[in-house]
Amino acid sequence: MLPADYEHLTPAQAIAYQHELRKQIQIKPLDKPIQTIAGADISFNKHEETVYAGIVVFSYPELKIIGNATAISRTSFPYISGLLAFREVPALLEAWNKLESKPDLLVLDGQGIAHERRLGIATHFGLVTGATTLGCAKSRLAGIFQEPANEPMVESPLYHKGEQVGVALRSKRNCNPLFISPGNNIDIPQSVEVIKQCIRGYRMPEPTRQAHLLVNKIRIANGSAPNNQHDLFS
DNA sequence: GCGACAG
DNA sequence: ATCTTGTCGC
Repeated sequence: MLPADYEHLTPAQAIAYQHELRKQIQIKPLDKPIQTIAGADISFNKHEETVYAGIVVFSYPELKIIGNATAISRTSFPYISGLLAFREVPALLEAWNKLESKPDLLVLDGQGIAHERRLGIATHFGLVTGATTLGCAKSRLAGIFQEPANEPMVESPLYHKGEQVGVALRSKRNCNPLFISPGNNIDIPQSVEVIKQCIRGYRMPEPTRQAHLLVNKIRIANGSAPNNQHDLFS
């Protein structure tokens, strides 16, 4: 099944595909140290099928931006809780294929295995590309957890069906926690360690934060003009 | 049956 | 996710 064909799937078929992909998930320590990390995100105008995807690559752990790629695509697959990947992965894949060199680790805006079928967008993207991925969501989808104390970098395990699937991390005081979970080819401890290393004064880690800023820029830039995929830097 | 529900 | 100004709290 190719991501380009997701739009033809019914919700029931999408769920069946998730059960299929689940068999390939690999939660394990990283094979090699991280030297480059990237963040990916999507932006779009409500009620419109055009989606703006972007990926920003950084050196690690310095976190200096060393590249990016964007793609303006379309989706007809609606947002359905639990099936987010079928709506956003196709466009993200287009941006991913444009990257000069792939990062050692990709952070996606959403869940990894902290999903009812262990197939959050980060895990899904990792299995489709073979990349090492991690999910960093702004809110909980599945699982139970205790509220982390109101102190920076305090974490609390996130459990689903008696199994730990990630952690709730308070990245900043007085801010709601982030929900971190492995996507594929990485484990929970390393996923949390990397995200902590990417927090630079904001609630969101730099990879995802910068990707979010980038996709919003290209969306606004294309709001009035048709094809202007250039000059979206400064 | 009721409430929850990534972006 | 996006639409939007001011405003409460640290």
